Amino acid sequence: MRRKQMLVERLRCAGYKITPPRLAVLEVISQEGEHLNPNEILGRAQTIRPGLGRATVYRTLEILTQLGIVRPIYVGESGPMYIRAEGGHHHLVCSECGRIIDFDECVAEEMVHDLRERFDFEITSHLLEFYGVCAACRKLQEANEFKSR
Amino acid sequence: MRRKQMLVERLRCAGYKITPPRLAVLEVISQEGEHLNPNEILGRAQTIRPGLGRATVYRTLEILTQLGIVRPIYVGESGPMYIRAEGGHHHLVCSECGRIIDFDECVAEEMVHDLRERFDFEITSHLLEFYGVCAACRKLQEANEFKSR
DNA sequence: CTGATTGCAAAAATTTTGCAAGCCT
DNA sequence: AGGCTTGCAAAATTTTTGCAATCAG
Repeated sequence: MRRKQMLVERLRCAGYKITPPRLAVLEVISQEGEHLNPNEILGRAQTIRPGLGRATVYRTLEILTQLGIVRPIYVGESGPMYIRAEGGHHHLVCSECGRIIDFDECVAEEMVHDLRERFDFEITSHLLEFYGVCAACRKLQEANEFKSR
Repeated sequence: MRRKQMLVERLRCAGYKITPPRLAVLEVISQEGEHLNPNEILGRAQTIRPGLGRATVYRTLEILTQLGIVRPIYVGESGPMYIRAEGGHHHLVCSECGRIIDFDECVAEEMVHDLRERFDFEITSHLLEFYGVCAACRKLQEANEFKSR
């Protein structure tokens, strides 16, 4: 995949060695549209490279985060999930059931230039999350209110 | 503080009992403009209510997250930090040094109505984070590049 | 009163670290 | 060859859970 090759380059340029364990993690990261936690990343990367150690995944994720390639987010209850940092991520998160809906349109881009001016900040990506209650959970809530009367 | 009273009400309305431990946590949450991790919340809440247990903080944070009062975010390396969920949060996060800059203006509000229409999602708050490199870290990077030539 | 809540201690889960062996470059 | 990387196992941290005692309503 082209995307993976670009990531490999970024690692290499930053002075890191390109090793099979790192390639396995990169493969997983670059393939997934989903959000994965470290444990899931380990599992999937192990199908590519059996014997891959958990510590290596953490160490690689740290590097990738440092380089701005991935980024941990919190969503719902569970622990951290890693997403590709490039570009933007846009989620609707239901605070009741934890469901995540992705959407594309985003007005954040408009702000990048202004923020760069004001704060002298070189922006490479963004995350926009809306929190609220999804339709299904609202129905449940209404049902419960009704019941409790 | 007025803010705290509102939170107390929301807890009460949701059917939770108002107890000293919960009040202590609410006090900390409502006072802080900062982002706090569970451990810091415990520490501060214990100055209000010595003997407060760590588990209670976690349990309370879970409730508050559920109610959409606070929300965990990941920023920089460390673990989760809790912020008030109400309204919006807007951060610039430096991926090099982890520095966080808050800013106010936000175009996200414009999207709320549209998203509600499209996904039937009742939006209560949002988080907008821009990731990049701050001025100081860029200077450092340039210096290092220069050195390595 | 009565069930929700608490603190504690133990258990789980998650993350980090030390280190000898192995692998990129 | 030399130093960065790795996997492992142990350590450290963070979070969850079981339970008897306590407390809010």
